[in-house]
Amino acid sequence: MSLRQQKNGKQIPWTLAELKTGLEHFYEQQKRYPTATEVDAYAYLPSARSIERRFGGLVALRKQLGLGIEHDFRTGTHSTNRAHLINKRAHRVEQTVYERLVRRFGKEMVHREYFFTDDHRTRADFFVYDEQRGFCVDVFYPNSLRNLAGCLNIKIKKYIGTKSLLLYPVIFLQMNESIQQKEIDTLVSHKAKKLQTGQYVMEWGTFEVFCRGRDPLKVLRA
DNA sequence: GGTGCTTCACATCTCCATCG
DNA sequence: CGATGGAGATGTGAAGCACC
Repeated sequence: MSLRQQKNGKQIPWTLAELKTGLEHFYEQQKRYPTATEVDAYAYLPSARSIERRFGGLVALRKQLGLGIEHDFRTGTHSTNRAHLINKRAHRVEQTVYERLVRRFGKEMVHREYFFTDDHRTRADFFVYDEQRGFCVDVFYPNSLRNLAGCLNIKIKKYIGTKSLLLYPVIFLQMNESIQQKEIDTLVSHKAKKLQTGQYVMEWGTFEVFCRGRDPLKVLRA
């Protein structure tokens, strides 16, 4: 994603000073230094992979430049803050989805922490009983499209070997409003790891349409 | 109260297909 | 044929749960 000029079709090697300038430029705008994913998306820096090859990685580069911050964002304070954010957000987002599902399908029909394997170890966020065969919902909130792919791989792995797939749809519901269904579909269609039959990745708008097509179960009361 | 196990999502490392 | 970047693999920390 680099805007850098090429000379005679050849890439001019980035210098340490240029990288420092690029990082500081990012810092001025964001008040923090970029992660690998953000470096990839940033026009004034080479890709994280290029930094890996030429400078031994982002961690090594930060160390070399002496930016006065923690060098490795995978551990330490940065990681702690990230974990806190993830946990809080996951709780909030799951609660939101729960309330919306209950509003449409009724409290008795929305089961939380649904076990879909016999060993009772693996579970999904929700199972909803409806007039059809019901459906399963796994909610998540990735901070980027790149991360969405990562999350998806984890989920695909988790659901491998579960026999439930053909019995009802399994929906991976991503709740980041800035990620559009179109981007998701493109990513999913290009993935090496394919979704299994009956698995879908949706953003909220698409999921709402899906829900409208599912009729709430009518319970006969004596 | 402690221990082990799981989930959440993220940052980085690594592989390798593609491109000029 | 070397350089590039897309994307899977790996490991991290907080928190919830079962179990003792």
